[in-house]
Amino acid sequence: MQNKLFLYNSLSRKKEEFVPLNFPFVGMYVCGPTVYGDAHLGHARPAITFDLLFRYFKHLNYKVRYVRNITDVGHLENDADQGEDKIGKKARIEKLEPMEVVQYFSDRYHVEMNKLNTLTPSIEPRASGHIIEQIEMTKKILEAGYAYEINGSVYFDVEKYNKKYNYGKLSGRVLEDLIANTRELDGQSEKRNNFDFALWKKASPEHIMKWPSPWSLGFPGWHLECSAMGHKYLGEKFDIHGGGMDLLFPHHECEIAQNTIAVGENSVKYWIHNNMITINGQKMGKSLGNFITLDDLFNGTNKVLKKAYSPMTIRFFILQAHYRSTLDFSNEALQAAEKGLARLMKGVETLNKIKASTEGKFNASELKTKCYDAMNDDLNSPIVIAHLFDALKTINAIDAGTENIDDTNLNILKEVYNIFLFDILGLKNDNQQAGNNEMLKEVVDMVLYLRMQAKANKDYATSDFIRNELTKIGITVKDKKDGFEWEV
RNA sequence: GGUACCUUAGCCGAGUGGCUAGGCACCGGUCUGCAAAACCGGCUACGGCGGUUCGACUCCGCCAGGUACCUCCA
Repeated sequence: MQNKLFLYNSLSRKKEEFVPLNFPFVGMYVCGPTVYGDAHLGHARPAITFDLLFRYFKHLNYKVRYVRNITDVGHLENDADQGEDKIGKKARIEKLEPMEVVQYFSDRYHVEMNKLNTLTPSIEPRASGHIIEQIEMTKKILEAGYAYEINGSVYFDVEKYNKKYNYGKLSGRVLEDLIANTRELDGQSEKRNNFDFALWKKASPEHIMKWPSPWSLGFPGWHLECSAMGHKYLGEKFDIHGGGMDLLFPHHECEIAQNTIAVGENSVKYWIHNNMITINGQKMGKSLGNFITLDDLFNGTNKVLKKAYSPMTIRFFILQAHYRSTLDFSNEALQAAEKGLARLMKGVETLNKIKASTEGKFNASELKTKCYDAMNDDLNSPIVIAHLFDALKTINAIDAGTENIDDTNLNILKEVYNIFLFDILGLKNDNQQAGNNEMLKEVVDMVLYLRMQAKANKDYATSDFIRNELTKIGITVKDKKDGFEWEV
């Protein structure tokens, strides 16, 4: 904690020391989901990555405002000229009001995020609730001369912008290359250049979601919402803007361009991007159709899943990789995460029951420092986890009586686990104990008591029969020195 | 085609110019009537070829393979 926090800034492509614009306040904007389908494993990554950062900022006593939007309008399928709004399309197919689709999937998104133990953002604005702000921003850009209106639609003039500013500063792209490589679009484009992006689109007659504006009855362009809402809730300049790496271009690049013209600066000090989750080495994505929804993961209802995985297993799985690395999904990896987490949680139980000695050589302060160092080094959660596993060895040794710990260090050790495992990594013990069904508990306890008696009488046939039958119905029996434990 | 990134033991994954990350699996042991669970121990990897260096998995070059973005995507 005494050391400085370093975060990788996509804009500079370097780790930079985090210095808030307005200490002790931190403003953080993260691109949220477009709610036209269930959240999948890929959505869990930014949610958990920025939850980790949010939690860490809070732990460091910053006053954080975390804004994560919900995109409910303006996100088009295919290219901007002939695409259909994603929400609108879903609504048309399902014969629903678009906002019914939005409500339904937002609710489901929130349920899944809750299960993953992500803290609720400070503000969760919706694009459709900020049409006025987006229209105002479009006006500013038009007035500044960096947008043009044509047939009721307004487009950002990228070529003009690039003459004075650098379009591509975030993504490392060069406009000339973009011009040379832009794909030929089918149909007639009304834009001056293919790489110009829409600030406002005139709605076609069949388009469901539309609002009045000075230019037409229409809807805002996708890139605009984040700029408009970011400014509204965090100011014209704020600390952090995050999202998945796939949003770097064009989405975030366009945001910078809009901001630069509308408010005179690029608005964001640190751009932070999480990497993708892959499956068989390929990005898991909606368009590729290779995604696994969180609901499927939690229930095991997907052919590629060998079993169901708990939300905490998913969270742990994600935290075991650094957020800027790709993370490959597999049953094996998930099962490894599940077992590792269980061992860690068991270690916490042991930690809570071990007693301090008058002396001991374990240095818990050193562990604490190492954990902070890892967090400060661009949120290196896998290293924090590795340190916690290392400490586990000591905890078990103390429990076994082969090592000692003094009172001071025991308290620090407990503090380290509380701070890092629970507060910052946001993990919790979610093994569903059978305690939720009193009757089942009594019955199984009674049966196992009978088994104990059979064992005492060396009637192993009976004792094995009981154990086998319980195993069949999914109850695992663990014999202890003088008793038993079981779990479903 | 352009741009960027990646290649670490059976699997997932950190990291560093010299000091065997960690987890899972596997193998051995302790415990147990036998198991299971738990615990202890073992398993010493960095795509290929050159170069720089006293020393490279780590820096540089080339080659091979892979991925991402360039269109909606977290």
